[in-house]
Amino acid sequence: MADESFYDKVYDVVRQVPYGRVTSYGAIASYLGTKGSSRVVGYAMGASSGMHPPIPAHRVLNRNGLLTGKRSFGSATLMQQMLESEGITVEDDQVKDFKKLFWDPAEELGKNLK
DNA sequence: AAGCTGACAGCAG
DNA sequence: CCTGCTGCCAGCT
Repeated sequence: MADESFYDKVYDVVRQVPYGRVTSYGAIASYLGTKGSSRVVGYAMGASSGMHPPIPAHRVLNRNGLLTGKRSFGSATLMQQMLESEGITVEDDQVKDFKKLFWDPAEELGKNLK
């Protein structure tokens, strides 16, 4: 591996996010080793839009559990409905029980992959 | 090759 | 307590 660009790594992690589960940019960035590049993680998501393998970017939220990237989906309501469709409660563009639904790649993938 | 942009995060005022 | 600015890393023009 390692032939993939930083973006691909992000896509890989996001694609492994289980159904009805969410993660944050900092978690992914930290897992990739680029903790300070939380912006790059989110930027990768924006590039995932229109990609062949659909990236569940709607499961990626910010540190606050807020649907920050909803504008990149084209429709703010779309992202929220997608999350609700997975059983996630969203209110005021913020995920309820975010901490409970939080999916840590460093923990899930870390014990399985590495 | 250099500079700018960008779906965040953390610190300062 | 809330608002604003800078810092980070990688990709794109």
